[in-house]
Amino acid sequence: MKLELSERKKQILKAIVDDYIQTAEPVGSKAVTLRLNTNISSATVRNEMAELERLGYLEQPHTSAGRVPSSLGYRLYVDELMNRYTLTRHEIEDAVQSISLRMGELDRLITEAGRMVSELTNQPAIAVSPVSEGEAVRRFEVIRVDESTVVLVLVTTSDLIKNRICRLNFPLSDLEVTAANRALNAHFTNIPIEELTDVRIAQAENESGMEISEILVAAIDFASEVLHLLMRRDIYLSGASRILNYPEFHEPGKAMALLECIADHNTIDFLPLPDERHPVRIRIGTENRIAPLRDASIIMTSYKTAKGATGLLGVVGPTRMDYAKVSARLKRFADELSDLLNS
Amino acid sequence: MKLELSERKKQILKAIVDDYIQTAEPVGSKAVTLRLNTNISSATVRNEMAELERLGYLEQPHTSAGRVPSSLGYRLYVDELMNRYTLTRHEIEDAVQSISLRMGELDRLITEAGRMVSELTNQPAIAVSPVSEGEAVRRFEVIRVDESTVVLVLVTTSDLIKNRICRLNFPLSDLEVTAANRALNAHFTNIPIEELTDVRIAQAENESGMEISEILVAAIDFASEVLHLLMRRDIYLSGASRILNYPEFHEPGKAMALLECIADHNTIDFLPLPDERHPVRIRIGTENRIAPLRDASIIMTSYKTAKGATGLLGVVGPTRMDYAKVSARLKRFADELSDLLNS
DNA sequence: CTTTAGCACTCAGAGGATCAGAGTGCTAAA
DNA sequence: TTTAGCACTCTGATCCTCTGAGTGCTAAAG
Repeated sequence: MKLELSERKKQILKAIVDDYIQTAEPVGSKAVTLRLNTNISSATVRNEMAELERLGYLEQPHTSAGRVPSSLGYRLYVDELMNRYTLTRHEIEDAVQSISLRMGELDRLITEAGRMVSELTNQPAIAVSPVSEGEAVRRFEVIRVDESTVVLVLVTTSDLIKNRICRLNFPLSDLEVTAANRALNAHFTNIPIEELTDVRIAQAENESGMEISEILVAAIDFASEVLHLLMRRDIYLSGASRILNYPEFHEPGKAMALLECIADHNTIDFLPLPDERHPVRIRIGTENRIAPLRDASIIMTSYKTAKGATGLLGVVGPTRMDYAKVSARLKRFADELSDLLNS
Repeated sequence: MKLELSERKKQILKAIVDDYIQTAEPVGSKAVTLRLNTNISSATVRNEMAELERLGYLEQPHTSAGRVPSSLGYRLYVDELMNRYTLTRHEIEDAVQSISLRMGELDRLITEAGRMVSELTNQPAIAVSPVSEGEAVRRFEVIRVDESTVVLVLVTTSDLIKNRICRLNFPLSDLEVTAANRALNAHFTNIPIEELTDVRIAQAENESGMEISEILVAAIDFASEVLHLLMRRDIYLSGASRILNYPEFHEPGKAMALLECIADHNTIDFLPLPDERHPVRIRIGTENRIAPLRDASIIMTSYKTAKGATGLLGVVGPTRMDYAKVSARLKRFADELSDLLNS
């Protein structure tokens, strides 16, 4: 059904997208002939452009304005036409350098990575914390800070560390803390979240004595909450205000709508998720189901932590985005991050 | 030198500010007479307004436009004139309710509080983590997660919990971990940051054996880094995009400039810091030293944690801000937060 | 059949010109 | 001291015009 476009049409489309990305103004036939410095005349280009519009790759804001790429046009562009952007030597290095200082704090690193991607691409960035399948608690620790307050620390299988202060209704001895520690690590480590049941708790209580049951229950509650939270995969948005760099979002409500829409969604369902076959996923304009994202594009990619968990990094920007540059930088940053985390 | 304004002038000024806050349009003499429903004529008001302008409380965008309050005008307004805003029953409660769920995680709570203030006031919010004077480490904990990696956890005197993963160059036995734990807690707790010196480290090594020195050094380094970081008092900005609600920031560069300016400053020096005598500090327009803040106002207040540390919460907004409502809500939220943290 | 030159046509946006209305300051009377 | 009245100022809205970029179509050229 769908005919392959002629090579010339593709070149013209490419020229239009390239030009539009640069100028943010509708592109006319003249501009195209200049950009393609082949000896083709503007009239010919006009004919081709009319054709491209009929096929849905271009749109015309009004008669006698130039053409603007449609989502379909961008799609063809990113899939087939765009130049590979070659990174200059130090473009990413500095960022990765500085993030390596953060290595010890995986949680912090997530948001920090977002910040850097935002800076690197000059667009708002999206970061999603790394999670592996079947996340579990690897290690519990109960730390007594004073008479009747303890800190619960748990380390998950993907090296995320979470903690919480618990104030108890009664004082606790060092011995009891040790007992709680032992019980927790004996019975509740490396168990997937679904299996943290009451049965197990009862069993642990039997073995370790009832006194510590309050801590146990608190710890298990906490653990299951944390694990659930991890499963939910919070979305962090960094550098939101950079969206204002782009004239297409200068209209009052527009930027707000976009940003709120991303901040409010607390599932990752609306993001284009990368997989093995598509390490960088791009969702363009109207390809987004959610209304306020209709004139924005999202690029997402992933990185892996030492434990094999997969984190997501991406950017949001105007549909007219420098896909080549942005996706190259994003991908490279994510790759460097993976390397760093796995070395 | 500075003459006290007549009561009538004050009422007129108040009417102008009230009106301008609502409408964002320069206020004319007519509007003032309507607002003050006393039987004063617009001509009289005009005379008074001319006077107020001469005294620096009002400004005129151009002849034959109404007047707009100057920073000085707002200053008088917030110091003397504005109505106390009375909070309705449930305005704050819901927010506090939901934040109480977060109680266990002080770090998280900080940014969460910022989010809520932003929502409550519909303006960008500033949150600064609580710090008490002479912050120190109250408790260390070394958690072994596998052969040669440990997690260092430290609890500071103001209940902040920080952690970091350390990968060592050699395997570590449980015994050594216990020894490190003991040594850290014996020698390095409750010691103000400045005194975490090499001497102490050497001393601890002597007593505990050299094998664990690597952990000790890492822990101490980490501790001093964390304490320094705490001292630096990071500034968290939430709900940045809400600034776009205000037409005065619709001009392209303006919102960006403001937000960047706040995000970039990593000291709290530029914020109006509350103290005992001024629990809510307001800095208005040109009172801000920093250029991009010149047509914005900042309101800051503080809350106290259970450990007596002081956290900051505040908002940024247009100079034309509903000072009464915003500061009431902010203050109330901070107070509720204090109560919650201290109960 | 494809390309191109030429031309008439369209339309948005820039640049005036006009005008109403809001608001002022001043003067003179109350 | 207050106020009514009035002349004056200035912005912002509205309307018009006009330019120029860009188009589609036609007919000739390749």
